[in-house]
Amino acid sequence: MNRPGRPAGPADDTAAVVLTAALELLLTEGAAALTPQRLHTVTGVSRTTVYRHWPSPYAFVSALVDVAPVRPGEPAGDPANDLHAEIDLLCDRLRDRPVGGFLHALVAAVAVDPAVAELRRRYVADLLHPFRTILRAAGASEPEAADGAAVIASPLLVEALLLDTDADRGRAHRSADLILTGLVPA
Amino acid sequence: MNRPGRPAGPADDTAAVVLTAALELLLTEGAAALTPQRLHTVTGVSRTTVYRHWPSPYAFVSALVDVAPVRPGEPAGDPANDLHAEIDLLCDRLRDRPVGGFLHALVAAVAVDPAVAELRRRYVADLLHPFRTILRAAGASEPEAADGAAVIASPLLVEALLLDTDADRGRAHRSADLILTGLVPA
Amino acid sequence: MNRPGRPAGPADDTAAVVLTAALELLLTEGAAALTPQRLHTVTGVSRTTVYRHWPSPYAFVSALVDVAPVRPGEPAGDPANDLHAEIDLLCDRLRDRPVGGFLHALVAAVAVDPAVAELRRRYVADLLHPFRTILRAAGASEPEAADGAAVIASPLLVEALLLDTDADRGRAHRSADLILTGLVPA
Amino acid sequence: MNRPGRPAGPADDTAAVVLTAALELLLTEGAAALTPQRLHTVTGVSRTTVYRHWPSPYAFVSALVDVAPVRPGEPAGDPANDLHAEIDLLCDRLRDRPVGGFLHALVAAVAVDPAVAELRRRYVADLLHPFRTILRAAGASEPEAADGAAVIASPLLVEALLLDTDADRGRAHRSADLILTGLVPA
DNA sequence: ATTTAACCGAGACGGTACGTCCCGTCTTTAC
DNA sequence: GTAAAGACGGGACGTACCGTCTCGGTTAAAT
Repeated sequence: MNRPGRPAGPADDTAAVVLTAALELLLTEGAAALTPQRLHTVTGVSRTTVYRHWPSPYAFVSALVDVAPVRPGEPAGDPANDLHAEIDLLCDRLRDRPVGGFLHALVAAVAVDPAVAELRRRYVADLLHPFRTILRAAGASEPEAADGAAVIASPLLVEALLLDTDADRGRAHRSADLILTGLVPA
Repeated sequence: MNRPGRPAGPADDTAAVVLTAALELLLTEGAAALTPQRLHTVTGVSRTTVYRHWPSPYAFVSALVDVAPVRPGEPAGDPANDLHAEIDLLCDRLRDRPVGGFLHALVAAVAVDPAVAELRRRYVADLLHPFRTILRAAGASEPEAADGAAVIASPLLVEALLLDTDADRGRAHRSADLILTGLVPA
Repeated sequence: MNRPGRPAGPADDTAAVVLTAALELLLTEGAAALTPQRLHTVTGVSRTTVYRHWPSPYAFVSALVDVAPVRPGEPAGDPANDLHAEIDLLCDRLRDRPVGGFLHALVAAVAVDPAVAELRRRYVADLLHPFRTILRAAGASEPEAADGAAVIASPLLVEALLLDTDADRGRAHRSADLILTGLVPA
Repeated sequence: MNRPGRPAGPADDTAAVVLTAALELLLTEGAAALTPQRLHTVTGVSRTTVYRHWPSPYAFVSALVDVAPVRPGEPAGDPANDLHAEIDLLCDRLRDRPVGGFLHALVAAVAVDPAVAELRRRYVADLLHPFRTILRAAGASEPEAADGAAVIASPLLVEALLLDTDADRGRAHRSADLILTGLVPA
C-alpha cells in the first residue's frame, strides 16, 4: 500500500544541483567552504532546503563520496604491467585534483566533524586496495601485499598531501620492480 | 641609540602561559580548538592580548613550531643501528601524539590559512631528514637516500595521519634492511 | 503573484518590545544609552536581531519619531486662548521629558550620525508649527507668524535644552500677548 | 621652602600643541572626536601624556573654554546701538563657527560626560549676558532685561543649533526695537 | 655637580562594545 | 508534503578604543 502525498527526499534536480555545486566548492575552496550558507548563495537553493536534506557536514561528504567514487583501473592480466599502470593512474589523479583535492578536503573536513574520519579511512583504503589486489595476483601473501602497497603508494600520498610536491613516479616504479623481483625468487 | 618606552613583544610570562596552553589544546582537542576565544577562556589571558601578539593562525602555529621543534635522534655511528633507532623514534612519536597530533594540527590549519602550508612542508621535511642523513652515511647517493627515506617513513605517516592505524614498525624495519642490503653490493 | 515565504520585517511583538524599551532608555538615560548592546541586555532580544532590523542609529531614531510623534493641541477657535494653551502644552512637555528628553536625544544622536540632523530639524519645526498656524489664524502674515512663533517658543527651548532651567511660562505668555496686540491695530 | 625637582604640569609646548589640536578637532569633527586616541594620532604626543594631564572629557572641554572665552562686544554708550551691534556680533559668531561650533560641541559632549552640562550652562549664559547688561543700561528692570535677552537671542540660538538655518538678523533687530520702545513709554 | 621630582614615549594588559558572519531552528506563506 | 523566505537566538570573529600599568630615558629645578 502506497502512502499518499509527495515522495520523501529531495527532488532529483535539487539534489543534483546542490551536490554538483558542493563538489565544485570542495575542490576549489576546500572543505571549510562547504557550508549550507555557501551552497545557498551559490546554487540559489534555499538555506532551509539544504539543511533539511543534508543536516550535517558528514551527510554532505558522505553523499559526495558516493557521487565521486574511486574507480580502480581495470586489470589486463599481467601483474607487472597492471601494477605500473595503477601507479601512473594514481599519480595522474593526485596531480589532477579529482582525487588529490578530494583527499585534501576530506582531511580538512575531519577537523570540523570527527565522524568524517571514517570516510577518510575508507577513501584512503580504497586508494591502496588495487595495489594489494595486483600484488596478491602476482603471488604475494596477504601481509606481503599490504606491505608492498604501502611502500609503493604511501610516498606518493605524502608528496601530494604533505609536501605539495609532484608525485615521484620514477621511485614508485622502481619500488614496484624491486618488490616484484623479490616475489619471484627463481 | 635606544628608543624609549617599554620593550615590544609579550611579557615573558604571558607568552609562556599562552603558548603552553596552546600546545596543550592542540594535542588534546585538535587544531580546530586552537582559537583566540578558546585560549582566552582556558588561560584567562584576555582575548585582546591574544590577538595583539598572535594575530593570525599562522603566527600561532609558527610560534609553536619554534617551541616544540623536532629533534632528531643522535647518531651512534653504525648506520644500520641508527636507522632502526630512528624508525622506532618516529613510531613512538607518532603514537604518543607530540608529533602525530602536531602534524594533524598543521594539516588542519592549512585549511584556514594557506600560509601554514609552508610550515607543514618544512615540518614533514624535518621528519624525513634524519633518514636521508643516515642513508647517506651508509653509502647511498643523494637520490637513493631520498628514495629510501620516503619508502621507509611515508607509510608510517600515512598510517598515522590518514588511516588512524598504529604505525607498522615491522614493515618499516624490513624495508630498512632491504634498502641497506641493496646498498652493500657484496 | 505573491512571493512565498514569511513576510519581511520584525515580528510585531519584537518590534514592540524593542521600540518600547528604546524609548524608555532614551528618556531615562539619554541618547548615549541607546545602543544595540543596551537594548539586548534590557529586552532580552538578541543582539543579532536588533542589528538586523535597526542597523543604524538613524533607523532607530527614525522608528521612534514615528512611534512617538508630536501631536499639536487641538484648536478651539479663539486664537488668543489657543495660543496660551499651546504655550502651556509645550512647557508641560518640555518639563515632563517626552519632548524634552527626545529633543536632547536627537541632538546627541546627530553627533554620531549626521543623517539624524534632518530628523532633528523636522522635529523642531513640528514643535514650532502650531504657533505659526494659530498666529496666521489670528491675522498675521506668513513672515509675521514665523517671527512670532520663534519669539514665543525659542526661549522655552533654549531654557530646557541649553540652560536646564524650567521653561519660563510667564515670559512666553507675555510675549504672546504683546504679539497679539501688535496684530490688532486698533 | 620650594621643593626641588621639575615643576608639575605639562611642559608649555605640550599643552599648547595638544589644546590647539583639540580645539581644531572639536570644531571640525565634533565632540565625539575629542578622545585621547585621536589627539595622540593627530599631535604625535603620546597617549600616556594626554591621559596624564587631561584625564577626563570634562578636563578637556574645561581647558578649551578657558582658551577660547566669549568676549562681549565693548559698549559704546548708546544702548540702542550697542544692542544692535551685539546682535550682529552674535549672528556672525554663530555663522563663523568659533561660537556656533563650540556650542554644538558642548551640547554633544554632555551626552558623554554629564559634568559638562555645567560648562554648557555657563557658556550659554555668557552669550546671553551682554544683552541683559545693555537692556539694564537702557532702563529695564532685572526681570525685564532677562526676558528681553531671551526673546532677542534665543531664536538665533535655536536657528543655529536646532534648525541649521542662518540666524535671522532682521527679526532679532525688530525684536530689539520693539523692546526698546516698550521701555521708553514717553 | 648631584639630587630629585616630574615629564615623556612606547607599549603591555584587561575590559567593553562594536558590527559582521554563520550556524541551526523555527514560523509563515505559497505551490 | 516540498520549497522558499525570513525571523530569531546563539556564538565566534576580528577590530577599536578605553583606562591603567610598567618600563626606560630625559629634563628642569633646588641644593
